[in-house]
Amino acid sequence: MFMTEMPSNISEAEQRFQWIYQTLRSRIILLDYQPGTRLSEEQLADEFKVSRTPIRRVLNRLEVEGLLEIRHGAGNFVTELSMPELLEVFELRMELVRLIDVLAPRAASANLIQRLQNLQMACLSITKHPKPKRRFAEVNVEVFLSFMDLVGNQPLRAVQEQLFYRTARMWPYLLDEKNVGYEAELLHAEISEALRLLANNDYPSFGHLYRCHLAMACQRLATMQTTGV
Amino acid sequence: MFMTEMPSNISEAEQRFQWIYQTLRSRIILLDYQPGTRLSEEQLADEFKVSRTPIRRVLNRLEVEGLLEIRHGAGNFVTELSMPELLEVFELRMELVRLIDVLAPRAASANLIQRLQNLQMACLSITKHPKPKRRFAEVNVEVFLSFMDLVGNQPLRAVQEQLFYRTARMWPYLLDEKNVGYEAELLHAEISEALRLLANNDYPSFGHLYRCHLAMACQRLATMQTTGV
DNA sequence: ATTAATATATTTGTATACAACTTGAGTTTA
DNA sequence: TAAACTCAAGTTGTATACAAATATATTAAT
Repeated sequence: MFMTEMPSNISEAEQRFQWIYQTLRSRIILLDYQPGTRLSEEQLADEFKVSRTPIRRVLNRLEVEGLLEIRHGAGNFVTELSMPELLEVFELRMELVRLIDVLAPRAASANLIQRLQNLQMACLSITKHPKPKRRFAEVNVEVFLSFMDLVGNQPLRAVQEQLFYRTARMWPYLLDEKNVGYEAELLHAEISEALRLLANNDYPSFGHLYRCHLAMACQRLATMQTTGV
Repeated sequence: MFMTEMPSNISEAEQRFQWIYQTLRSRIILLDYQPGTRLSEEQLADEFKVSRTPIRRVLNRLEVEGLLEIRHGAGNFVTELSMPELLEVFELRMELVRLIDVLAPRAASANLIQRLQNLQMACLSITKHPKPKRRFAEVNVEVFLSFMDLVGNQPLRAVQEQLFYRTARMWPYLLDEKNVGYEAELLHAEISEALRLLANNDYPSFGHLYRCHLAMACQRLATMQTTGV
């Protein structure tokens, strides 16, 4: 469930926090919690077998990251997708990908290549999945996180991840059920191209490729907007 | 104390949070709390006349932003300035300023011009201040926040602010007492140049100017490193 | 019937007691 | 003497009762 590797040196409390945090975040960006859903602290406390206190720490973090709106006395609500905000974030992300080859790009490890190849395979079976849209979103997240391996500048990686999680919901939200197959093929092709470019250490072209990917997503947003969401 | 303007529609709890948060943050970046200082939750709770609960929310936020390290059973410690980390952040910031004129730059308002002129005046009296280094850092923060008015892309502004607060401490930390006057004059000159460029809506040059400012800061870091900190 | 006011229930925010953990001084032991 | 152990004091993490705020249902007035 997109669990980021953590140093083994962290406390049990921190592990528990990370577990709950990453679980809730993935539920939000995969639309297990639809926008507008109210997350009850008491229910979550029951589910994770803890008190409200550690739950509230997680919810506060999700609020800072723009995925949750906490309203005193009313509830904790999953934020709606705001078209202007999404476009702003995409605009920024399109500029940031350029920096991958400017700021300390890291060579593609054998591990990364392997992961990307596995994800390519995963692309082919997305349509056969019981929940294709959700599965596509899931693979999309994994692909993004894999690509982040190339970013050597740590603050840049942190920023890109945060921005990504703010837009990740658009895929399962806007994608039409009958287009998932097409999108999956497209993602497969993009990974192919990325693998080719990374084999040549051609980071500028890789940045360009990713930029095109984001531009298309952006365009998709604009057309979806006119058709009404 | 660098209080960002807030919508008037926020709850009393949120106002209290912002007050404590911004107060502690400014104490850290102005070195009222030196790196390594332990912040006792109980003491802070006493000072702000609240219980530990709201204090802990603030401390958690400061930890996420890299200004604090929370250690269970040990204490909450102001983070040390890490040279490699600072350099990474500066590298990134140097690229991000370029985006000011790419992503929806906003025209300089009369208000902004006025603020910058006031800050120029402030530069001239920094050396006469009882704590010149602290005063320089204070003015430097205000200048930065003023410049951020030009950034139309909201996520970009948020990112730049966060990165700024991660590096802001270097000024009062590394600056030599006898160099404050020189630095203040430099800042004064930079504001002059910025005002000139903004009057012509020359955002590319403004970006270049700010980039040079960051590059110099970066260089300063490198030399300080060799002389030992 | 509609609307405004009120009361009640529900939910998040805060205060506080206690648990888990760290630290350092003091003691013991090799 | 030095290293390992023990324990006590102090700090953050958690659970929980209560306060503050909100939403909903009820009632009364028009």
